[in-house]
Parts: sequence; structure tokens; C-alpha cells
Amino acid sequence: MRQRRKEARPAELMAAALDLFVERGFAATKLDDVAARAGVSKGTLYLYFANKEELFKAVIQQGILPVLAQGEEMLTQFDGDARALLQVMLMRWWELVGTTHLAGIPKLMISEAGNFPEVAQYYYENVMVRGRGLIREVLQRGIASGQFRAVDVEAAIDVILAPQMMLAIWRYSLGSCDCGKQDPQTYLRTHIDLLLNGLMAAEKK
Amino acid sequence: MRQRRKEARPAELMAAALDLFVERGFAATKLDDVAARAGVSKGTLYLYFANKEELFKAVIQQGILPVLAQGEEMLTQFDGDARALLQVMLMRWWELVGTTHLAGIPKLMISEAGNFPEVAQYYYENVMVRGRGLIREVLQRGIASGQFRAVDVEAAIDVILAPQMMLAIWRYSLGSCDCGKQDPQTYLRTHIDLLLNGLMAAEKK
DNA sequence: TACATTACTGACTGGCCAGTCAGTAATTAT
DNA sequence: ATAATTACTGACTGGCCAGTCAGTAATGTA
Repeated sequence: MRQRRKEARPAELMAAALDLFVERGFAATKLDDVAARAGVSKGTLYLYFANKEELFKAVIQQGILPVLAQGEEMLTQFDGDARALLQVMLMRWWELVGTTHLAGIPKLMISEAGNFPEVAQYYYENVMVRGRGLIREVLQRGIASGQFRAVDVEAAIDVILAPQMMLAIWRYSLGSCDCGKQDPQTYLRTHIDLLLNGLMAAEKK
Repeated sequence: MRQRRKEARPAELMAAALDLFVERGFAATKLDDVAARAGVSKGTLYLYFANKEELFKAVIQQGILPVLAQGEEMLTQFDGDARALLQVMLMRWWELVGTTHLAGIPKLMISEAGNFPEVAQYYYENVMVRGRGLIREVLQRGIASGQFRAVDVEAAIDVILAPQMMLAIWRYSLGSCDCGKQDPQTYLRTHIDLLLNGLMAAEKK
């Protein structure tokens, strides 16, 4: 009954590690616990990852890249206006990320950036920059078409992403305190509503 | 030259601890380093704080409560309209917090909430709830006076606070990666501009 | 002066955990 | 069958660090 699905081991270990890193932080997570959650011994873990830090890097990389790919594809294929595109992208992101533990990665990166500058650099260049690029493209389309006001695009990108990040972060941090919190859907809807209204070029009634 | 300003020791230790906790996280911070930064030995630290966790709690409590007091006072004294009040509060918050290491506390709480549920609970009840109360009051005034649209107030509070939180968090996490980042003033101005536009009741040209 | 009190020190210890590696079990090859 | 290879184990160790405490220095007091 041992060693089934040979090539599945690393994925199982990374999933276990993501869970625990997100829940407890990097330093407070014991590799014994990671291995136990994946149903193997600590020694097995070291067959697939050179050390704790390499495991950490792998978790970050594998977890986040697929999401970006989806976003970039959506950008090239979507044929509605900028307003609708922005709305769809913000909601789709939560669909992809909010239903998994991937939502914990922003919290993890924020917590550990100081201790792992190289990982932070990697994340910044490969995740933040690409993610910001998606929003930048949408804003520029909207401004070019006259649908959006000519806001400061770079600043607006960060302002738009902040509530999305906080939504993801909340669940894995203080989210445990406020049980009565309204659901993410209401939050997202309100964010998008405020945002689109704020971006809209003055022309209505 | 030793033991000057007797009652200043705890404050010096807490300042040193805040710096290092924010920079490295709770688990990765050594009490030897905290003591060294405060210019004393580790033994001295234990004269003022029972253990590492008590030091952590003290840092959180002492750091954040004064800021809230300011906000609550502003609410009772300000005599402009809701629009101006909201703007002033968001900017003043950054003045108070952005110029000190207090800005690192949100990052710290987010990182460690899972490991210190009691501290998280305390922070939630005494900081988040009160902070949200400030914004709620402003929104309700604005909606009552017809200046703001009737948005979902509870959700809007979180959407409004998110960019403020991220501004504080950024500096102590991935902020080290993007040196070319525009200044916080531009970011804040864009946030407030988008927000006020988004909140405004439709009545303009 | 001597004695008491307060402030501080830093070597020490005990537990914890990342990382190792000699050994065992399962699988595959011959 | 037997050998060779691959997958996995878990007891062990070495370093690190929170927390201790016997001792020293400074200050206060009589």
C-alpha cells in the first residue's frame, strides 16, 4: 500500500506545506507536521526538497502561476467594454483563488518577505508585476475609449488591488475573530460598485 | 551611566521589539536582539516582561490605542461635511501612522493572528471594531445628508479601509522590491478621489 | 562608614526542530 | 528464485534560543 502514485508525492507535500505555512507562518511550521499531513515521514520530504526554504519557494511558484495565466488569457479574449472586463476579472480572481488555499499566499508573502528577499523578489517580479499589468491594460482601454476618467493609472492599480488582497488575507488572519462578517460576494459587489462609479467619466444625468 | 531614566526602559524595549517584530516576524525575532537594540541585556528584558508573548501583547496595545483616540476626537469636533471629514480622516491616519513604525502593526497582526488567537481577538475588538466605527459614522452622516449614495455600509467600510491597510503593510513587506514606487501621497490622493467619486450621489453636470 | 535596595548582567540549561543517514520494505529486472 | 534499484522510514545530532538565576554594580539611606 506504500508508494502509490509516485509522481504525486511532491504535489501532496506542497499542498500540505501550503496549508500549514498559511495557517502558522513559515518559521512556526514544523516539517514533521508537513510530512505527517501528507501521510509520509520527514525523511521522504527531503527526497523531494533540498530544505525548508526550497519547499517554501516551490509552494509559492506552483501555487500562483496558473492563476495569472488565466487572467492573461481572459484579457486577450474578452470582447466586452472595459467596465465589464474589469468587473469580470475582479470577480473571476476570487472564484479561482477564494475557493482554495491559494488565497493564503498573499498573507504568506507579506509575512515572510523580509526573511526571504529572493523569494519576495521573485514573487514581486512574476506575480505582482504581471497582475498589475492586467489591471493596467484594462484601465488604459477604458481611459482611451473615454469610458473612464483619466486617473493616475499606476496609483489606481494599487488602489484597485488592495481590497482584493485584503479579502484574501482576511480569511487567514483576523477573519477568525469576526464570525458575523458578511459574505465575500457582498464585499466584492460593493467594491466593484464603488470602483466603477468612481472611475466613470462624468456624463450621466 | 547605567540605569538612566528608570521608567523609560519598558518603552525603549517595546520600541526595539516593534522594530524587530515588524521586520522579521514574531517567531524569527530573538530576545537577545531586542535587548541589544534597546541597549540592555536579555535579563533586563525579563524584569519588565514576563515572557516573549507578553512583550508582544504590550507592543500591540501601547502602539495602537493613541491613534484611535485621535480619530474619535476628530469625529466629535469636525464641523465640515461628510465628504471633507472622510478625506481628512484617511489622510490624517497616514500622517500619524505612516511616519512611525506603527504602520507595521497591521502586518504583524495579520502574520501572527493564527498563532495568538487571544491577541488577535483583543486587536479585533479594540482596534478593528473601533476603527470601523469611525468610518461607519462618517458614511452614515453622508448618506443621511444625501451627499453619499446608499451603499452597503458594512461592506463599504472594509472596502475603504483595505487600501489604507495595504499602504501600511506594503512598506514592511514587498515594498523593498519596488524602489520606483510612487509616493504614498499620490496613492492616497487617488484612493480618496476614486472613493469620493464612487460614493457621490448622482446629481452633478 | 556600613548596610539595604534597586538595576542590571551574562553564562547556563533544557527543549525544540531542521537536517542526516543507516537501515527496511517494496518493486523491478534477470 | 535472486539481485539490483527505488521508495521510504524514524532515531539521532547539533545548533539555536527562550527563559533562569546567582552574582555584580550603582544608588539610596543612616
